[in-house]
Amino acid sequence: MHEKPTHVVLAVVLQVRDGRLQVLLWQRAQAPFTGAFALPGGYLLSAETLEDSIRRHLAEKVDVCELSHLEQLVTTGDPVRHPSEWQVATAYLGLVPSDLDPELPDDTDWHPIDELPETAFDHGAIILAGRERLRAKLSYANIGFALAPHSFSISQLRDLYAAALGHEVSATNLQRVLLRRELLEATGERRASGPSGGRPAALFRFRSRTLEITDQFAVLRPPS
Amino acid sequence: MHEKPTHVVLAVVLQVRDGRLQVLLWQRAQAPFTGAFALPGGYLLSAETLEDSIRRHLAEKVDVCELSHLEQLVTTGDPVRHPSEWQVATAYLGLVPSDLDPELPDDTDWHPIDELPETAFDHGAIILAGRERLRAKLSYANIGFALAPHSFSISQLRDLYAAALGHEVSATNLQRVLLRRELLEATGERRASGPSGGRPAALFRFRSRTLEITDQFAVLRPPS
DNA sequence: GCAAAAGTGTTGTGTCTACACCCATGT
DNA sequence: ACATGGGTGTAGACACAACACTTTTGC
Repeated sequence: MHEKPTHVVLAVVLQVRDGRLQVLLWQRAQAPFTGAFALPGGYLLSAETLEDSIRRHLAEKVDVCELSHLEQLVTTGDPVRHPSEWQVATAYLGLVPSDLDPELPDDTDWHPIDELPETAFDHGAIILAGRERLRAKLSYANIGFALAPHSFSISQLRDLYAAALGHEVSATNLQRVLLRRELLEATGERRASGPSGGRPAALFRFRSRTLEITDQFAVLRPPS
Repeated sequence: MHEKPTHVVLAVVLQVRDGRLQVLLWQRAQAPFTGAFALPGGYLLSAETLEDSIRRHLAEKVDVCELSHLEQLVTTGDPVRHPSEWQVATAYLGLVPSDLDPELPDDTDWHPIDELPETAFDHGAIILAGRERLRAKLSYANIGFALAPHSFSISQLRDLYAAALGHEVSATNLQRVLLRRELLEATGERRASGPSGGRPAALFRFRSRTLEITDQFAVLRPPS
């Protein structure tokens, strides 16, 4: 019988709040990294899959039903990542639609991802990896569904994309790209215009709310 | 103190041999899955990173210097994946250039990936995930360098891409795409024509032999 | 009428595929 | 000469960005 590592599951849970991409962190009360902020997660149990495990741990922070997407991100096993225990950590990326506001425990809160506090272990790098994964999939997949409410106007969706991508996005072109790819469909409803006037916005929904690759890495595709 | 899983590292090692994409497998002599074929790998030790660990295990099968690329693929922790032991497995994708022919142990050999024998555990699914990762990165990254010799003709490279992608590839367009993206450069040398004549082929090399993303998911890019 | 917000028309650019054509070598 | 394999020229299809313009509302 040989020594075994402890296996931990973590989640980078992202949501666009107040027009900014934010990540769910809790503040550690004990050593190591006392006072630093850490990703939610915990130990793996023997009867569960990795995905079941992170869902179970997240349920203590966020209602699991509010997670619109969950995918595996990376596994780190660097022996120096934890100062005392030999630990292997599998991190997931979770997304929450922008119209939800889950109840949170006292030690847990959202933090803008471009203004992170001091983070524990290697969690800072994992958070950045999660952001890059999200940004890439916004371009070649339909993952926008996981950031958006069920029904939304194009300019609302534009703001979500802009917050997640970190740069301005044109509503005109966003609409055309997503309609051309048949990701969006009109609900037929319209939103009343605001107090300052303006044409009422048509409402759209994502045609599918499960991950689908939509830009098939078009280069070098099979002959027709 | 609670129970811990055993952590295993595996590798999907791919190479184009005889014009086909092949994967390195060894045949199990003992239960479970006696006689079935399995991915190379083994237990993680406490002083090593995951990547160090898989390199160490692979060194028993293939000279590590012959691996032109190694990246993490997926971690599986389904409790039913192993019939008796509680195991978490982290799989890597490794690539070997087509001009190398490593010495192999007796129980280990290459198998065409589209004609797999019976595989142990969940290794069949992991192998397919590795193939898909390779196929995607051939389109948007320079990962072709890891399949090719240092110097090659365009038609040689075309055959490698065709084997990996599983469909015909046009040498004309492959050359143009890779030159436009500045992935290839001419070495200046030419290969003598064969016994049946033909114009001698110009030789090329990859400008970089480390992974670089070359097709920046062009959609929704930042305003200029 | 005027400002504000939403949505459409249109043009230009760049990338890719397909296919015709030209080039260099062996027999 | 002619077959063989390598390489280039060119035209068409498509997706995207940019920006001008039109539509629909509140005041």
